[in-house]
Amino acid sequence: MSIRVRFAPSPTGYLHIGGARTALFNWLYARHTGGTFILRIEDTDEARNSQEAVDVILSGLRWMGLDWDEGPQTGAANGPSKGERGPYFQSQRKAIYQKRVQELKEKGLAYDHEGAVKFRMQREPVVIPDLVVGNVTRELTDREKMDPDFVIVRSDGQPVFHLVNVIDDLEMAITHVIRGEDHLSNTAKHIALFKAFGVAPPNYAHIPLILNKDGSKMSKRDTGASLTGYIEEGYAPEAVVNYLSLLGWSPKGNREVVPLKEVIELFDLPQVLRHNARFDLDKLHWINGEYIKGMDAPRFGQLAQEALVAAGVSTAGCDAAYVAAAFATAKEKVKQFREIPAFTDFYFKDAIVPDAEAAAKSFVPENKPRVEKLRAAFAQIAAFDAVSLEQTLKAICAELGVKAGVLVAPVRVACTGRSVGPSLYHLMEILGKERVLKRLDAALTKMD
RNA sequence: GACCCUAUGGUCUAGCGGUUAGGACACCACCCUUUCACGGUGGGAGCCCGGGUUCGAUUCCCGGUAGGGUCGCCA
Repeated sequence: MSIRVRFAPSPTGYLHIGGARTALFNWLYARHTGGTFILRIEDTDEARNSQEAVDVILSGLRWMGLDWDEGPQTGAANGPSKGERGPYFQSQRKAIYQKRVQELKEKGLAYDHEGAVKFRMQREPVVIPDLVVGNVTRELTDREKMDPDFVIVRSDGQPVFHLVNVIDDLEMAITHVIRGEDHLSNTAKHIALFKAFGVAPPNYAHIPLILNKDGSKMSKRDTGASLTGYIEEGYAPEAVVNYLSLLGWSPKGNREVVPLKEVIELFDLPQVLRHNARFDLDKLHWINGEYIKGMDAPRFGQLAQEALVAAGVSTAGCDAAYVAAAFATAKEKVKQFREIPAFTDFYFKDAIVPDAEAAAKSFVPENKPRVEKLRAAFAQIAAFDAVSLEQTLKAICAELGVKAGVLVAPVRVACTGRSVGPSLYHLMEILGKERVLKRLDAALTKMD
């Protein structure tokens, strides 16, 4: 039997990081087993459906590299799709639901009630076999003991989540339902529904939830809850995917940075952890830095370029070699692409507006003669390269009887406008003699 | 309130009856150093509590506590 899994998000306008992780685990399981990964849009709540909301999900999944074998190809509910079990939007499957509700009614397992349709739920406890948690016996709650039956079609004619979810899983021949643990209790209803249709339920695997750093539930409003945030912050998708795969699952062997290919090979359901995990931004940050370090120059350059554009910095007019050399000086320094503008924007600006605090500290009268002396020495350098610059600066410092830092700080602020940045000697080499001298002159006028 | 899941340093985790309880992130100190980052060395920090079972429990069982989830004509 070929394994078929699905990710079935509701288009709410954003992609929850927990949802992204659920999608990832489904995708990993499909790729690990050679099965089929299906994307189904649960847009039964017409009030809040929009193509934009669906696009957020599609683009998020694509950003992570989670390609689906069956499902929609665009955000349009009636648009093109791939796969033989469509439509993949629930809003397009109403006839199927109506037919199935009729089936239940004919079997005497559903009945009309106050304009709605209710399902005749079994009164006995339901055993839920779960690949992650084990066998779970779900007893009825107080409320359910009073009335175990539940609505499957609202009085306005709309079928509810439990019903359509089960019907679609059934019609789409889903073999493994991998979803958040928040659905574990509800699974009793789903199993009862499958039985009512005379079909064996799929295998279930309820994965732990992702909580906030403080252990509270991560809801829409919490910062960091939306995948879009990480995309905009400039995280590398491979880093986010790596980090997410480590929440609730472990490759063992004290491994942290694991290439996706290996994750696919190692991933399996029985090893999924049973307890919730808290989202640790620090660790994501670190992993992102690891991926940046291992990135090749073209890929790094591409993402750095995007970060600059996002910050409104243009590299237009600079030749490719200059831009590449500039980025190379920042690559080992940043852990996040959001830091790129601060580390490289001075390469692409004509005039430097120094950071006020840094200027106040470095642009002081006593530094003026020192920088003047250094400027004169720089002007004499024939080969304006990092080695020569370092030798020259250190020679001047020796003459002045001061430590290197005394000159490095004002020169750095003069050249970059900031007190932190890439290696000073290398960035000066890239800027070139003309620009460096010009910036030193500009800074000297502010040291009186 | 009822029902369900869970419980190893601050966080992510390894461990599956006998270990000096391992790794990573974060944190602190020092080294390296032109800033930052990297790298290196060292350090603090953990088996939720109480009963059992056992020669022996972090590990198995029960209870408690705590956290999370569900009980909707939301998904």
